[in-house]
Formats: sequence, C-alpha cells, structure tokens
Amino acid sequence: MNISTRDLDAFLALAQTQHFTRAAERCHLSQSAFSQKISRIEAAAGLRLFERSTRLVTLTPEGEVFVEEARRIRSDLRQALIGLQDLAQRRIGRVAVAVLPSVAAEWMPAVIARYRAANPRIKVELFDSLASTCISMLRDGRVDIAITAGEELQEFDCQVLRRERYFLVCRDDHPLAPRRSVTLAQAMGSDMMHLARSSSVRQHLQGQQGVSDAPVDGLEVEHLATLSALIAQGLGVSVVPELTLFHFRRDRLRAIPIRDPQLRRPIVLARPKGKALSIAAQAMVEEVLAQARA
Amino acid sequence: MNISTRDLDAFLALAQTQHFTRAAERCHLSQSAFSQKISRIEAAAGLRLFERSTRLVTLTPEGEVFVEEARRIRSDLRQALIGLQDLAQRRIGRVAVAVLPSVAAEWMPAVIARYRAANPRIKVELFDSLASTCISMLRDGRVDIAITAGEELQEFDCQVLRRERYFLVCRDDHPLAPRRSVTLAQAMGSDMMHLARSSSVRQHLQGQQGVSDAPVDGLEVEHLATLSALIAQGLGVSVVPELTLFHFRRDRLRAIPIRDPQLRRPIVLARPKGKALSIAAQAMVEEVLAQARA
DNA sequence: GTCAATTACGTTCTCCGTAAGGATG
DNA sequence: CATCCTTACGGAGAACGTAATTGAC
Repeated sequence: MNISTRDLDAFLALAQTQHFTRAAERCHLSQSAFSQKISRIEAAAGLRLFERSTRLVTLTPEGEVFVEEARRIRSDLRQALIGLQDLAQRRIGRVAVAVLPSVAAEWMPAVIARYRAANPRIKVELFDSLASTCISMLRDGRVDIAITAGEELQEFDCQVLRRERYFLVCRDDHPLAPRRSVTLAQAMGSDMMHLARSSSVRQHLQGQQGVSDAPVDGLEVEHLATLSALIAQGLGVSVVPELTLFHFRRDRLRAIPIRDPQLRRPIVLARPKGKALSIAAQAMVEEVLAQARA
Repeated sequence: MNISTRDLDAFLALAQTQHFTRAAERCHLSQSAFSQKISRIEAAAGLRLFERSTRLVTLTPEGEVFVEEARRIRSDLRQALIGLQDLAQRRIGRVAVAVLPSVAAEWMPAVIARYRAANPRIKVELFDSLASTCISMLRDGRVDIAITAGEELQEFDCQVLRRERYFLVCRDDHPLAPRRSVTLAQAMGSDMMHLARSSSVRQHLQGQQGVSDAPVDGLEVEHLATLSALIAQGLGVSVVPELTLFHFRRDRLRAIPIRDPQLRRPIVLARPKGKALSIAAQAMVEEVLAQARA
C-alpha cells in the first residue's frame, strides 16, 4: 500500500467539494484520472470512502473519520517540507560558533556582520572561550564549529586558517625596542612575563626551545589586558601572537616580530568529524574562510 | 512535489541503518532503485538529507530535523489507515439505534445478541424511546438508525419492516372474549381505554373511522403495563398493536385480532436520507431485517 | 582489492488523458 | 436529454532491476 501527498489532496478536495469534476479541476487532473485515483485510494484503504450516486457525492461515515486525520497529516507534512525549504534557503536556522577570545575580537565582528547581512533570519550564537572550552563545546555538540589554536584536535576535522607569527611586546625604553625583529632566544633573555598555563599561547610556547617551565618571577596573569598594563608599567616584556596585538596598542608599547620561522601559532577551524555541517553552518564557514584569507 | 508513504519508509530506513544496501533490502528494493529514490526525495526536499561517502552514510543536520517529523507523520498515517481497516472489518466501531419501546422489548434482545456475537468489538447503543423522540434523535444524528411507527418520515429514507395487526385486549368475562376475531367497530362499542395522545398507537388509531377524539371516561394512561393492570381489574378494554401484547400475557386477559384489513401499524426502519450508513450500522440493519422477516 | 554508492540502460508498471459507456434526475 | 461518474484503451513518464562505473579504504 502506498499513499502519496497527492492522494491526500485528491481525497480532501473531493471531500470538500463533493463533486468529482470540480475536485479534479482543483487537482489539475482530468475527471477520469481523478475518479481512478479515488478508486485506488479506496482500494488501498479497503473500504468505500465516498457514497456516490451520479448526482450526489457524500462521505461515508468511515470517510468522515478519515477526513480529519488526513487533514492533519497533510498539514503536518506540508509544514515539515516547508521547514526544510526554509532551512535550505537559509530563511531560518541557527549556527553556533566557539572561538578564541582573540579571534572573537579581531575577526568575528566583521564575519558576523557580513553573515547577518547575507542571512538575516539565521540566529548566530557566538561563544568567546579559551581553547579547551572551545574544544569541549564542539565535542558536546553545543556549537557547530570552533576556531581555536589547540594541538589535540585529532578527533575533529580541521583546517588551518592561518599560522600566526609571535611578537615581542615591550616598552619603548626596552633595549630591544628599536629592533625591526628579534629571535625568540633574544626575547627570552629579557624579563619575560607569561600568560597563565591554561592559555593556548603558553601551551604553545612551552614546547619551544629555551622557554622554561617555571614562572620567572611570579608575574603570571590570565588576561592580556592585564599583561598589557604590566608591560606599560615597565615591569617586563612578553611574547604574544599577532591576533592579540590589539591589546597592546597603547603609548610607549612596541610589538616586534619574532623571526624564528618555526614559531607560529596555527589558528584552526574545527568541525565534528564525519558529520556534515548544516547549511547555516556551512555559510558561516565560508565567511570565516573569507576573513582568514584577508 | 509528491511524497509517498514508501518515500518516508525509504528515508527512515536509511536514516536508521545508515547503509543503502541494507535499507534497500528492508524496503524490498534493489540497491540501485533505492539510491534513486533517496535522490528523488532529496530533490523534492530541495536539499541534501544524507551525507555519503562510499563508506559512511550519515544524516545532515537538516535530515536529522526531518527524521523526527517523518517518523511522526508516518506513524499518524499508519494509525489512520489501520483505523480504517478496523472499521472496515468491524473490529472497532459504534452503532446507535433508537427504537420504540415495544420493538426494544420484543426484537432488540435477539437482534443485539446476534449482532454482538458477530461483531464483538462494536459498541452498540440502544435507546428505547417513543416515536417522536426516535425521530428527533435520528434527525440530530444521535443515532444511526431508528425503528419507529410515525407517519411523518418524509425527511428520512424509510423501509417498512412489518405492518402490525391490532388486537382487542379484554378480560375473559368480557362479551367479546370468546370471539376469534372482531372488527374495530365492535371493539369501540365497549368501554374503551386509550393510551395517552403522545403514543404512536393513539396517534394511529385517531385517524381511524369511529374512533372518537375524546377520552371515554378519563382513563388515559401512559404505560402499557398500567393499561394491562386496568383491564385485568375489569375496568375496560383496549386496542393495542401486536408487538405490545407481551404486556398483556396474564391470567384472565384475552387478545383478539381485529379484522379490519386497513388497520395496520407500519413498523418503519428509518435512516438519514442520502447519507450512507457506516459499516457497523449496515450490519445492524441486516440483523434487524432478519428479525423482522422472522 | 574489496566494498558500497552512483550512473547507464532497458523493461515494467503506474498514472494520465481521450473517448465511450451508463446511470440518474 | 443533460449531467456526471465509471470504464476502456492507448501513450508517456516514473520506477525498478541488471549491470557497468566510480570512489573510498
């Protein structure tokens, strides 16, 4: 047995008009084809749904029972299909993104502005979180995609958006301040201040040669804004990736690129492995890629 | 766009198995035909519902949205169709009947017994009501059929089940008691007691020649059992139709057929005009007809 | 190399339209 | 006799199966 939406339409049209010819017109069918269709439906149902004399067409009591169910079913199906169309055409939807705070501040304002302009009906959820949080949100399915900098991303499908250079940040009266570039070794020679161990920057630097595990003199902060203020006060220097430099755009601070070519922080776009993105999320990926290329 | 139940089945089978070949088997289709079917469904929906590599088949986020709706819709449709089958096979259903009290007492016990034996799952509702109530219940759709004796039945489809003879009921010491039959005129000569005007019997007799409109001496009762007791007491005689005779089966009472051939009470099976009966009601009609023929 | 989905192609069958048939008022 | 549903029949397109192709592991 096989019932189609057009069968339901035909049945309901006849139930309403009580007239084969007019119902057939409404369904864009010849009257004969329509009659056959009703016959097939009745055969499939196993009973007569309409009582017809050549003059009068009425529902049987069983047909009346079926009308209400058919109406509801057709309506549900229509709603479901319309919902799919809306998803496809991005008239509705939702996309959730978890990104590093630096990425959130530097890239996402423009990305989200363009995305909303292109897809005004899609709800965007942005989480600015540290790398470990980004990863767990992605793992738990709380976000569709994540932009992070961790290394332990084998469980996801990843693509590197950019390999960021690091910069030495110091005050203008620091010995290295006039340099156009420095090496990591040179930078470490100064009074270095680190970010907290939990940050992705610290994790990354930790792996490099010549970077000690121990805090130099207890100045180990959580927020880049704090670090920036400490350096401005002349309490030391630090090494930060490019995307965070906006924190350090203040008087007397200098950012000097670190030459070491292997010292790069990969900014990674991660998505659940082997699972397709929603159309809404796919569109978000496009915008992110465009931003990363810029 | 046209979606069928088999399309839903195919979609849901693939959603569950995540494997074209196995889902195709479940749907009794070749793997190729199945693949095409999924493609058509996706084309109809306007978007990709499954993400496939040759090794792995998974739902897209949009597909996941659709799964739940599809499941519900398919289940609703199945329920509706199964319900129809049940109605057709009289596994479920309901039939309501309004009948005259005399018919209720004489015919319906046997009718209902046979009906229940044949259709154990169908709920039977029986109303024993006077003619006017039977008619209004039928008119209001509170019952499927009515068995009554009124004359004003043009608004219904009717068929006469039987034309009842009338009987003179008297005590054995009444002058007419020994007769094998009497005429209506002879009966009216005695001290006649009538039923209340509202009864169908009175309404019918009223139209006959020689029957006066006025109560003879104020003995005008509503219930046949009362009438029976009055006659047994020797307070008079009465004229009643055959189906009510069971009230008068007591010592010293005699029921004598009235010869007048035109004096017959038609027992009528009435149903809504131009409206088909439910299958359950149709089966009840069959039983009633069988009873009336007996 | 194997497994699995897609594509190609010929066949079958469903569905539709034209036209004739039949019933009803 | 006019209206309207049903049946008959032929054709077009959809759906299916077999088999070849492509792609992933």
